[in-house]
Amino acid sequence: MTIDADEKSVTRIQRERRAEILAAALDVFSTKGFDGASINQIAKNAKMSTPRLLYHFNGKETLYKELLKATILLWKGPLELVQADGDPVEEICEYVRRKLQMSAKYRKESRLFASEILMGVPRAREEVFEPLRLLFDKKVALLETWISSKKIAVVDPHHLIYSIWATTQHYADFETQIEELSPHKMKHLYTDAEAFLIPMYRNMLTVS
Amino acid sequence: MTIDADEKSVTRIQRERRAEILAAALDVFSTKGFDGASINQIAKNAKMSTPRLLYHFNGKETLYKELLKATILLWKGPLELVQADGDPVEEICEYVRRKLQMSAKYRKESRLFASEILMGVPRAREEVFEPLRLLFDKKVALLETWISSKKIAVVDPHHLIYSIWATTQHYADFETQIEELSPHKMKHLYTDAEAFLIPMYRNMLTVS
Amino acid sequence: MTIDADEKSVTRIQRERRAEILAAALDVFSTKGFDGASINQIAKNAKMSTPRLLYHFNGKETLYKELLKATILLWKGPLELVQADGDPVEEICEYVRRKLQMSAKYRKESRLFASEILMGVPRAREEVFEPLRLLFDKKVALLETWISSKKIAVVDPHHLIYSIWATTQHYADFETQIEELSPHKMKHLYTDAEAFLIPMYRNMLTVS
Amino acid sequence: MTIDADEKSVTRIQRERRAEILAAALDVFSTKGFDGASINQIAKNAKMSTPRLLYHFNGKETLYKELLKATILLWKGPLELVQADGDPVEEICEYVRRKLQMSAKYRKESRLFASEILMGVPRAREEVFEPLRLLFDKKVALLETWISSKKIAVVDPHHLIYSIWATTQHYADFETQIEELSPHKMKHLYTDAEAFLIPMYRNMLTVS
DNA sequence: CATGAATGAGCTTTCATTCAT
DNA sequence: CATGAATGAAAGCTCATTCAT
Repeated sequence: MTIDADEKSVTRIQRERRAEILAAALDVFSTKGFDGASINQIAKNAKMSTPRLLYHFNGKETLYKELLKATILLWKGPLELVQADGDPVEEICEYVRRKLQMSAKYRKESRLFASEILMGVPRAREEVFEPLRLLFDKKVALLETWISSKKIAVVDPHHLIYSIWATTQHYADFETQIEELSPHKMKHLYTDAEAFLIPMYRNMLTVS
Repeated sequence: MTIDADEKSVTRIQRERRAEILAAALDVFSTKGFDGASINQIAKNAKMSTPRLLYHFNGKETLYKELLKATILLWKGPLELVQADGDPVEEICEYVRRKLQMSAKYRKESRLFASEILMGVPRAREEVFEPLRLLFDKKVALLETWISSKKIAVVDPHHLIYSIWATTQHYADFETQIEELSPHKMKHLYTDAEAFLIPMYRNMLTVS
Repeated sequence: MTIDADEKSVTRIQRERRAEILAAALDVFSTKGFDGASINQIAKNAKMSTPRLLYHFNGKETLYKELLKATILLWKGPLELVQADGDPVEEICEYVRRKLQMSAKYRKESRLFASEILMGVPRAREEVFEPLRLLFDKKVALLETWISSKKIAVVDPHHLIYSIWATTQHYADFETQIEELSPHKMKHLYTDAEAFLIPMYRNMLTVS
Repeated sequence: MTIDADEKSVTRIQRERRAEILAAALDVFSTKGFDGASINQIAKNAKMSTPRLLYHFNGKETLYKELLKATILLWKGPLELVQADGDPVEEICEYVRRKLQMSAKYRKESRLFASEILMGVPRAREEVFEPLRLLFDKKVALLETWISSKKIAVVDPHHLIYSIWATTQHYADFETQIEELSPHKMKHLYTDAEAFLIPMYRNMLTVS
């Protein structure tokens, strides 16, 4: 029992350390990219020595992949919630809203993910797409049933999803640009974005 | 003519080598990012020694900025063509089409640009945004006149432009993802995208 | 004690390695100058790899400055010992003796210092002159009181000090020349130098 | 004849070019040292391309040696003028004066020479010392005759010459230091130096 | 004579990683 | 568990020099 308690306490400490490291790593990787980031920098941000960091994660790439996998999980969430039972148009609008909120809340994760895709997913192709593909295909199928049953307008489901991803993630990924071009709009950025996007999609999808 | 040629004494060889180097550099920078790219790799791709490359470009950053500046020029083109005289809705639809074509033709440039924005434009903030801001503001103003004269529906012009940028550039920047999730749709990707996007924007902007 | 040791956590190994490196660096810098010296060469002389050297010193210039600062401290010593209480003429003669001994014992340091001055102190102007100026001014003032109280002959104190510096350091800095022109005098060089210089200064400074 | 004239005119141009290059090289070598100087920098200062510079001088080292040889000639001048016929003490004082004037007028040359000696004359040992040794020995012999005939006081002639070299060249070689420590004395530096040194040597050498 | 172009060697430095303690 | 120490590989870049034109 004592041993067990000890073991557990070690695990808790390990979990805490790992969380600290992952937070620091996300910071650095998302602003500098995989190659621009140095594990020294990450270790310094996490307030530990580099060997200690490497004790918890086996190497730079392992650490990076861990972050990426966590992001995938996060990314899948909103789409998983799109269900067959609700009102189709509203289900999709709700998805857009959730996706926007994710972009607002997890900007660094969005950029990390975008950066990996941008470079052609050289480091974790399977980890990224294996979990995503199944979900994507399932929801495409759902959209197709909605279309054939005339619950939503006839649109290409693939491109519908891509356009939602593009328009919502854009606010996280291209934040710097938006800040430069629309500085006075930053305060209500995501509210305005929602006010723009929701009517657009509702308009497009509503069967007259 | 001779005078013009003499002015900066840009040799034929210089023009040719610079073009070769820029092509190789675009290849490497767009897939590896600034830090991931090495001028050794670029030199190898351009089939020359590193010092020979550095004889033509003063350094890694110079080379990168040159590429970035060229991309900005390219990027501004389609937006500049949006003019006050045509039919407003069709002007915008035409803009979406041109932007899509740019994404198709200049995929590497799109990724280079996206990568720089993603990391917060650490290397050429002025060069990127100075030329863009003026154009952006002018076209926002144009959209506002169209809105107030009821030529197009009431939408936030900032978010309209951002959504166009997002949806069109997405096909270049996230190509790897699309290839993984919709492999059988790659053949007509940009045609389908247009078929999806144009009605969306026309629908949204047309005043009933 | 333990507290003191902990303060900057300078390890035994660090002290030893730093000493080895500094010795090798003095050797190379004093014969090749800052630019002529390569840290590769220094590392080789210190029997370690270049990165290992750079682990202990942050860079070539840091290493060089460290050496220079240590030399300044050394250089100030003999002048600091010139005090108001003794017999003025003998105080100065004693200073000349000490300076000569320094030149004999720290020839490499003398050359390192001379080389830096020669090139206009491009690398450590403040570190060199800030500590020196105060001391110099104080001793000039002391000489002036001796002159006005007729304890030593009327001479320009600035030029007196410069002439002492020049004549004593010359034996270290121009050693190669002396070796070429007076090879048979090398054995008693500093003894002869003292026998020449002391009467010269005593003669000059004694108030008849 | 025409051919001859042509040949001569080419030589004149060559001489002019060489003079320009040597001036630029002296500038750079005397402030940066042999290794710190780059022939690109020298070529730029001489307003010509590097290959053109290398056409006139076969390489960096050749150029450097040429400068050094010219300096040796210059350096020998004042000592050669010390002759047996005049008043011995005044001959020596006059030598000190000339040497000081040389230091004032040829500061860069002095530093170039000092820098080469400092590093142990790694590049032109023969060229430097062969011409110097003969002259040095001859004048030492002259001093010895003066001493044995009691025309000047008994001093070690080697050290006498070294002390003259040291005290006079110091004003050129350590100028930066003097400027920092005695800024207000720069205006009459060489006048004051003479006023200090001449009495010193006259005092020392005059037979009572 | 002169220049643009290119080369090969070498420079300082950084970095992910490993090892001894 | 943790750290100071060290390493090997590779990075970006400079430089003296050569060569073709």
